[in-house]
Amino acid sequence: MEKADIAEAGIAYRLEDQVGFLLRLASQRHAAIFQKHAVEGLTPTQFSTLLRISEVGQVSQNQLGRLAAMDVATIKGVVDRLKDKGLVASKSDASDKRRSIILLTPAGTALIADLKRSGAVITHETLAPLTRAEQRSLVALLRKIT
Amino acid sequence: MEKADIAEAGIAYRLEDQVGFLLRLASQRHAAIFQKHAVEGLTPTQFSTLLRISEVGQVSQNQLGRLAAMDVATIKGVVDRLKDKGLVASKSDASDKRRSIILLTPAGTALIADLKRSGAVITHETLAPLTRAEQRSLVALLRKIT
DNA sequence: ATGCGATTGTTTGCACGCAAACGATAAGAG
DNA sequence: CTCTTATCGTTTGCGTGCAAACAATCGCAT
Repeated sequence: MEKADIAEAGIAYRLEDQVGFLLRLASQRHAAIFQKHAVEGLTPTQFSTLLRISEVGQVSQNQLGRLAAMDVATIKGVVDRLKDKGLVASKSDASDKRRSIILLTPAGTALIADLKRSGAVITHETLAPLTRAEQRSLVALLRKIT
Repeated sequence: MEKADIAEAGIAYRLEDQVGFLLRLASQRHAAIFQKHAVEGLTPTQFSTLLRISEVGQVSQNQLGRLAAMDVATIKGVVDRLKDKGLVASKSDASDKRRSIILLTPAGTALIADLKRSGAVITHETLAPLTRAEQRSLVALLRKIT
């Protein structure tokens, strides 16, 4: 009978219970916190991109996009804006004319330590409503659905 | 000594451990799943907007934006596109000339049941890597950081 | 050697998402 | 009644985010 009720009255579907909606809300809050603490006015994607380059030293643009979880079209725009800010540079790969190698400029390199510091603050503030155990749990769960 | 090591070697900061990065990844996967099951090519925001209207019947555009967690500029675009698709309509509020009231068209109303069904499928598939308990846990944690 | 499929990067088009500035209207204080 | 403040909707500008189509180059199989 309950099943029939649900079918007739319409499925009990509450937006605020759906992961997709909650993910959007959580991302919004995180973005706001990020912006508050952002170094040099960097966006979250620009931030991730810089960190990835610093991890690997040199990368082709497409490979960088994969490392930072960005579309080819998206990573291009991000890299272009980082170039405009003078934080990254590119050179052509001698052994593969298709590739353009992306690397940090001295200014970009000088920023990395700061970025990590503010990144830690941002993560901390985003997770502030949770206990330590909950924080670990959330991270683990998010990782699982990725 | 460990603290000093960390300070000297640079803070141990792994992108894949940061909530912000994980939220982006999870959102990406959810978006892909959403698109696969999307009714009428609706986007997640359009979907949420339609559901909110169906919950309240009639709303001013700004109020609708608040209900669906969207910026004034964003909700305008979403509503415009839903109008183009013939799913919502607007009329002016007699008692307040600033307001424009948004409501579902018959076509929009006819879609709601379908939307809820596919919404349930999308949520289910997004959470598939988790056990029931983990799913409840994730939703609860996301709600807390919102 | 060539020729075909895969990869690299670019461009276009559409859809959020937010800040900031704007004109119109409403509502409350004096 | 009028002045100030708040709210409503619009527009612009910038930054993701993804699909699709494209030219250039690579690399491998034949």
